[in-house]
Amino acid sequence: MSPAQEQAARTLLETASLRRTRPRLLVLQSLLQASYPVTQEQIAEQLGDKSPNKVTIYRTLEALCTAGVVHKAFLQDRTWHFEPAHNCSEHQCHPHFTCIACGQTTCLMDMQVPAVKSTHNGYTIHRQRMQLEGLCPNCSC
Amino acid sequence: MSPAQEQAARTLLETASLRRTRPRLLVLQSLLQASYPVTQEQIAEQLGDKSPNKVTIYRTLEALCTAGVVHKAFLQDRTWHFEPAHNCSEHQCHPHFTCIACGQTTCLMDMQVPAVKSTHNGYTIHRQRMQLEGLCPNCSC
DNA sequence: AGTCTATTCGCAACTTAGTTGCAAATAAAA
DNA sequence: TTTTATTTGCAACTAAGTTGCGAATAGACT
Repeated sequence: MSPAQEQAARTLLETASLRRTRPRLLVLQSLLQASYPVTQEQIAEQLGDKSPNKVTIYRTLEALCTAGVVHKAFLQDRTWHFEPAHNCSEHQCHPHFTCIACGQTTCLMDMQVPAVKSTHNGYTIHRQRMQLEGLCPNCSC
Repeated sequence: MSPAQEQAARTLLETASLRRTRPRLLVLQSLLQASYPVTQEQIAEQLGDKSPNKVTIYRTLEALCTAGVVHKAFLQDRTWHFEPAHNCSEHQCHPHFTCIACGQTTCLMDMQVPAVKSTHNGYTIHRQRMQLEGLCPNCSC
């Protein structure tokens, strides 16, 4: 956890109007250094001995989601995956790619997805998300 | 359950190379007459007294998914939602719309979603899904 | 129709992600 | 430093989905 990341974590807590506590800083730093959406269990594992209680992690994630600083990326295999709300606009989250060979899910931050129209048959569309499936670079060979 | 739907259910079982059993016909008919992705619990409720055992429903759904006749639409609130694989092409599933007011999810069968390119930075993309969020016609007023 | 066998079904018991209640700890305001 | 609302951790709980296994049955073969 670099000083820069610690600073980023502090800023995010301030944005979310949440008290600066050790567990929250740890959870945020763990989220920030992950390159794909992670579960509570992965966060706990990554933090090792320093990890807060499981319940605290869940509650922290929930609070960060409510504040809009973190996203529930999706629920896969009965488990929520979380990620910082980086690279998500108000109307669109970045696309997620899941490899059908190795199962790994990645965020395709740099992929442009065309926006759908904002209304359709009486439905008012606020946000869109795209999920992609296929082979990742490793498994394509 | 109309005779037409029963016939459709039989055809789907044949496609899936699965034995024609009472529980499977019931589950399929229930799926076919739903207008949105449904859970095991909703299927059981809809079938009432005639409903097969919970485990049988799960196993039937799993088998139908493996055969490609049914899709797991998504996992929401720790619960899988299933739907017939109607209106899904090989490369793209129809979009799902979830209302942020009433929580109801609907399939937008008639909505055109542009296909993304089939490769991106080494990723080979086989299938895409779109999830939409906003207000449904009822809640828009 | 009757027999046989692999498949499917239903029950009960289990697993585990996520939640709740509550007393102890603590951030930060006074 | 004191105070107080907020946050934390523990233990116990909830419920979706799974597993093992004996009983039932679809469909093939007389």
